[in-house]
Amino acid sequence: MERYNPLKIEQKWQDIWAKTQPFKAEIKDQPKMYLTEMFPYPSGAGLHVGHVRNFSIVDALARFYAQQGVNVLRPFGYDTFGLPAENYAIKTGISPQSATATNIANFRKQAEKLGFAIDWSREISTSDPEYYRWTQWCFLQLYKAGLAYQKESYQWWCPHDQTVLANEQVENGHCWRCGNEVEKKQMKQWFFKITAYAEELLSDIDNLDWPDKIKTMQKNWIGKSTGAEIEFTTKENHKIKVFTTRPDTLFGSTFLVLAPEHPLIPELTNSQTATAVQAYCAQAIKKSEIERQENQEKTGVFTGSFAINPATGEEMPIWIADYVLMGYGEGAIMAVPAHDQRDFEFAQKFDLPIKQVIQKPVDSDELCYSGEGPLINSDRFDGVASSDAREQIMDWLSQQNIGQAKVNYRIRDWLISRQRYWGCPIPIAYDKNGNPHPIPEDQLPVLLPEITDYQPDQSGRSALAKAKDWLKVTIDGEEMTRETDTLDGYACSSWYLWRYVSPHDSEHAWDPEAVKYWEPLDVYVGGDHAVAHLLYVRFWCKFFADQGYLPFREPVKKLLYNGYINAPDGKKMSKSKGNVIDPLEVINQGYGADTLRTYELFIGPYDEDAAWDTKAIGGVYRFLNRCWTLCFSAHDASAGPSGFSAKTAPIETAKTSADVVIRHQTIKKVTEDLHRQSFNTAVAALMSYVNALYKSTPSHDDLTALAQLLKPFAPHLASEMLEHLGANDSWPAWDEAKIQTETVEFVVQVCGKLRAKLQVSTKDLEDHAKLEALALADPNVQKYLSGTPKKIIIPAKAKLINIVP
RNA sequence: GCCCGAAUGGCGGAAUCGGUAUACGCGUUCGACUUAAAAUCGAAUGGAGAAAUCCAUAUGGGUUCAAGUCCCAUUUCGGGCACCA
Repeated sequence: MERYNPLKIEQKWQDIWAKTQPFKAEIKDQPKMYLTEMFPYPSGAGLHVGHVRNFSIVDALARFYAQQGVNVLRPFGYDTFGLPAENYAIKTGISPQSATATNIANFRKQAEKLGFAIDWSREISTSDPEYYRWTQWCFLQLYKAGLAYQKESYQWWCPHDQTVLANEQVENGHCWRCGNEVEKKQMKQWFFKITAYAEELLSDIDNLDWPDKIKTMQKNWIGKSTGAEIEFTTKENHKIKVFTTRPDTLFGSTFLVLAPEHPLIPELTNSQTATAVQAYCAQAIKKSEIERQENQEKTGVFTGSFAINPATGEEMPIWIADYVLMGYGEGAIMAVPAHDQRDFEFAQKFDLPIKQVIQKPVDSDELCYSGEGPLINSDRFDGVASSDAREQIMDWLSQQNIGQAKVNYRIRDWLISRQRYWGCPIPIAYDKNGNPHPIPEDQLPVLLPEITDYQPDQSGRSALAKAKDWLKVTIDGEEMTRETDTLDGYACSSWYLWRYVSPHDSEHAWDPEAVKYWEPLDVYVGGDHAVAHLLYVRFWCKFFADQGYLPFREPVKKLLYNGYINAPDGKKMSKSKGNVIDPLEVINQGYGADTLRTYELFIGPYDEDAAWDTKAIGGVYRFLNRCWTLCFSAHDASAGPSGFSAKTAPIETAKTSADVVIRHQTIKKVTEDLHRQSFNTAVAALMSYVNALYKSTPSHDDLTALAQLLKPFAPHLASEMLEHLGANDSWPAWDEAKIQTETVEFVVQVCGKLRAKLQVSTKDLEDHAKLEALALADPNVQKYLSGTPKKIIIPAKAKLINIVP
């Protein structure tokens, strides 16, 4: 017998698949399944074991469904625009175009080495003009609908990467890419109005078949608050609007606080306060987010003005403090120090009046009580429960025409312009007066010009500002200047799931017929982008549904959020720590791709982090080796087309019934486990099956079932086995009747403790009287009984009896 | 601070609906084969005990005939949010 040589058979099957393209997908009149992973950024480092886990999950499912006759679409692509390629270009002078092409070629070669069931005719890359032409088209649709707009305001700015960032890209005050601290900078930038869909993005979350973790994160990010908008009037008759979730505490509001960026500040200051106010606001705005977080101590400054509390008629000093954020609500609050912790701290520090208006529970000794309770010190509302008072005071406010119900969201509009070269050019040009004009759709794509100096210019514009010829454009006979900002890479990845269905369509971003058949995506696998990408793609889906381009409003039916593979010491793998496991090296050591893939699925539940175990992978190799041995040790070329004789009995009758039972049990177990994405236990079931076959004489049917069940995990080996067995790869079915054995183990408990195991005829399982008699007659059970048992329980779904003496 | 998760042998993990805890794999030990080693094959492997048996799913309570699973408290770890009014 030839020894199991994974590298040899894997090369053989990869060559075959490259020729026959068995995964090329077409629209057919049959059920479909569209699955994909979050497409990778093709870095110079190549595939890592995290990618392999990701892709192996998709691959196992794609093959599992394909083997069941489902029409499967499993495409592949690359998220190529982005900073690493540009920074590499600045360092080395190698253009991002050429570095990206090299990296893609490398990724593809590596993916092929792993034997993934990919339809390679659909390979896409976001930096390909054929692709980004349609990214620009998407931008123009948003622009036409008024959902892409420019705004001058304070933005996150990464001084290291020399670009602005979206809120979703700022992690704890640091840039998501380079990790450097970000600053605020006043700039005119492009936004997508994701807030227009805040409510739908929130309310549709509940219906998604996504992990709760991700759903909660998105809910928190959108952050809905219900409350009231109230207008206060100053003694000088200026109007100040505030947002509050607790209008019931209006009588207890003793001062107002404005954000340092609030536009009304100059009018509220007087000659005595102006200097201090200006100084405070200037330093507050400059302060980094980190500094604001580190220093939770309240700071602020008095404007010199007073407003009137409409409920009490009392004067309220107007203060400025950086704990009030301009970007949320109205950028101003009515402070209720008795019932809000932040206002309380502020009032204590600056000695402002604190007035209780909610009765706190008798057992509460909190100085600041933020819970519910009956109102006090609130005139005619005294005694009303705070929850009712919210309605009543809101009604009163709207009668007075100074307030109304209001809903606020934490989510802000998505900042999408980047001052970088290596991105999709924004299809906009400016006229002499600086007014933006969309590039006509028939002039798309706006091609990214080839340049040589990639360094952003110091004015905060991208290197595109240096491409003088490219900048000039004529629209409707008028000379204009192109936008030099490029789009956030997340814009490019917000629609690729629809491009995959018709990747080379030159008439549409996506072919309506293909979208109708394939979409929405059935299964999406990834371990990143919980908020950003997964929120943006939902937003675009709803937008394009409203525009009539998509016949559904949620792009991803089921999301599988996989865990990371960590280094053997449990720490994150990183080049700098030198603890990276290279998948190609693992393959070439002799383990092969099948072992690597199966190991990564066996390592633990797919949605949990796992540490690489250099030894445990050997166990998976041994398992595949045993599969090989079972199949090929029986080989006898003289014994007919399938080569079976000798050790293996080709016909079922030669087998004991126990072997048939375990085969059908295994088919059932693996099938059900794959349906619930329990890859690790499916592999374990196959291992048990192989162990059992080792102890008996496997039949042709046994081995065929093994190879068929193995294919989603180890497709090369399984294909080799199936070829040898002369069988196809259709998914095997199990027969429930064949799983039934003649006798079963029946457990006898006394008071919940195991006291005996009996062999009972399957027929007798329904005969409770007989089971009771058998159990009570058992000598070991009798030791624990005295007289007639109080109670005997035989549960319906367990082969078990519990006796209470 | 607030909101979620999680905790099972020496290790990764299994137990899907409240019903035999520790499947499967790693490691370890013993044996077979071999001049030897590797590979392979077989056996054992939660703890205590000679055994009967007892004790074990982070800790302490509770519900139940029966709890890793449900409830309450505590501890530890992980994740998310974090001055959002």
